[in-house]
Amino acid sequence: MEDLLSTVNIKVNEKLFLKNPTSSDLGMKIINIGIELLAEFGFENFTFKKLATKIETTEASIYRYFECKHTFLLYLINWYWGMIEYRLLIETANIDDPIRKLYKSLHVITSVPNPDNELVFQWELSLKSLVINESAKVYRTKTVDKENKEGAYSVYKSIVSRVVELIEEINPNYSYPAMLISTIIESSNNQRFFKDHLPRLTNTLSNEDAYEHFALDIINKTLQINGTE
Amino acid sequence: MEDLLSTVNIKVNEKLFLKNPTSSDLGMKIINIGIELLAEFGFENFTFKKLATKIETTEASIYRYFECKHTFLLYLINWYWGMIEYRLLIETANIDDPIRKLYKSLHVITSVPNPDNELVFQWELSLKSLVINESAKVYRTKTVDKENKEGAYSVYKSIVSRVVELIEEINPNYSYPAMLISTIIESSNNQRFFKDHLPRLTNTLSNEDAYEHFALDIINKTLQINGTE
DNA sequence: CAATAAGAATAGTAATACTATCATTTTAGT
DNA sequence: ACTAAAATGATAGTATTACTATTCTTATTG
Repeated sequence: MEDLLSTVNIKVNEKLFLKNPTSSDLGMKIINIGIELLAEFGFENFTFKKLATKIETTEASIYRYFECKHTFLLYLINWYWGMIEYRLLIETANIDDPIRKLYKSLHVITSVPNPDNELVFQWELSLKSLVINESAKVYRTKTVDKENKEGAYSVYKSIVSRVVELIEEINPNYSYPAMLISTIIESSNNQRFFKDHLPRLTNTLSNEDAYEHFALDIINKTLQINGTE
Repeated sequence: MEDLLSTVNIKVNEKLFLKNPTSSDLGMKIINIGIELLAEFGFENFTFKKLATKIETTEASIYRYFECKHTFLLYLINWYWGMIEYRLLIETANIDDPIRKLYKSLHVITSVPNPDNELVFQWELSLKSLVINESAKVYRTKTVDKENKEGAYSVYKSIVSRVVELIEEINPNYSYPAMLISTIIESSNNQRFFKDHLPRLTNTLSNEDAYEHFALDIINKTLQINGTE
């Protein structure tokens, strides 16, 4: 039970758990198997009861870690964004050219892990599919404002801000950098969902990642970057 | 109880109701008050019990019209898209220039009704806010494929197709027309949500509709339309 | 080795998401 | 105006969900 933790120790907002799940074996099981079950059943059909049965513990024990399944999902998605931010930092650290830095950032943020890559774990695929399928539900609730005040979306906002800064460096005259980048991020999940379930709402290329091409094209043209890459 | 119906008789996929709600007074009450309550409580806190109490009927009676609250929401969102498609038809009927037609279409699809306009009903505002806040939840479920087969998303897809055709007329070389338009539509809801709850993820202009400007700019640049309008 | 924290086992509650039954009222066709 | 059928109301009941509470047992740590 070290897959998740061993990758890197991602810090998640403390308001999102009652007891830190990374601090115990049971906690790690909750996370690891929780990701699987959420991906399998979908958020609305996922219950702590099912999770408890699967990992042979009790509902009560899970409730010691997480308040409810909504904050559990929020925790996982925060963990995901924490990981992305970390990757963003290391993978763009040695790039000076803001344009290349932007391209790399977009790739880190919007690409999907390749299941054929040996270095990609199952949980990474499940977590990504969780983010694609469920993340839009997490912030569209009557509790957003409260959660936002408690910092539940600060990692996401921080990632957006980083890319906004790059955009401002590349084209200081562009008026909607945050809109542009949050559109690209959200749409990445949307379009990948559409591809699997409502294909008429999207376009696909034979073997390439159509979404990344699409996004890059929008970015280049919108920010008037003269198409290198 | 004629606001909704009187505007125009929108046909909604018959799989989305058990008994046509537009066929009776009770049915219309369910829709009208249902929209209000969904907007007020949000989807997860909305129950048929609450709705039944409010309109002084019983849960059982509501269940005669709709299978569950999920299909009820799906019904309302379909009703919304049906209305948009109708407006799209009449408001672009006399426009020949495909570019102007595209602009008009985007406006019809992404704009929000103005509360200060006397011709705008309360239900229109509530319905739009419902679409903004809840519509992403409706198709991101394990039941999408089944619903899609039954035609639950055909109006939405038809609207996208209409605009895709315009784009293909304007720039036949562009590879991602469906992606582009579905991105613009989904992002419209997202960004309007962000504006109210997560403002750091978006940009606002003083008194204009920033989103429409943003979308038009992307469309113009992406499709290489030389900026008139 | 004692204190304490973590987890297991069990039970219980209020709300939700329905289904079923039957009585009553409304409506529509003759 | 009369009758059959449809629509609604009233009431009850069930399985599941989303928790909370209590007590007991097992690990852990200082």
